[in-house]
Amino acid sequence: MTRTSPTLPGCEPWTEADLAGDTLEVARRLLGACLIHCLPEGMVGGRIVETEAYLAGDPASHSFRGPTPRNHVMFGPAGRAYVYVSYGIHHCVNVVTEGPGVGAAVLVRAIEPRWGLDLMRARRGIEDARELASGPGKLCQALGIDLAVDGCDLLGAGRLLLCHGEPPHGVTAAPRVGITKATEKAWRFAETGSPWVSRPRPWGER
DNA sequence: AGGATGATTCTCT
DNA sequence: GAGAATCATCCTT
Repeated sequence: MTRTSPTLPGCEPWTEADLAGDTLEVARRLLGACLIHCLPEGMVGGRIVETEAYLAGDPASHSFRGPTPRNHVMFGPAGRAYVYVSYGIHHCVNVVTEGPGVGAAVLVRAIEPRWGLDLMRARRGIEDARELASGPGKLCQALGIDLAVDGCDLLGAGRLLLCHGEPPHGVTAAPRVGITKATEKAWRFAETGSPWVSRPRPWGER
């Protein structure tokens, strides 16, 4: 396979097969993985510490009512980025899972900043490292992710790269944030105790 | 064509 | 904890 993005030392890219399976399981396994955006200014990215699963047939998922111009990437092959605009101003990024024709993905809600901290600070207009990427909109702003990378390959062929990292020491599951349907499903996953997770923290602390 | 709706964030109290 | 900001997107109340 040819890669246009640099491979990180000790970081092996995820494969389509890694992501083609059950979305709930993939959402858990993505904790600890690294998401990197390779830009002309430099490399920006970090380690995923919080995810949410959005399944096929899930009333809370954008895919629920079938493909539209906005969500069609969700129905494509696993391993691409589904990016959408939230509240008109923010962007959110998902890892598409399962197979073509199935509308499923994992929302990346927070990362532990690892590379390009100063670029992230400049983009966010804030200094505190804990505020750089502790939320789906924040991390997209920090990483410079917008609709230009909607549908972008995450497995090595594009500017975005998803690679394996250090697994979490523990995982906390909780109801998803900000949705109004299927609120009883505990499909939000976070590395237990991580200070890089968005609020409200699923283990109670503020 | 127009109204309703957010997979959010920030700034207050 | 609550409310505002703000607009892309979707569906038609």
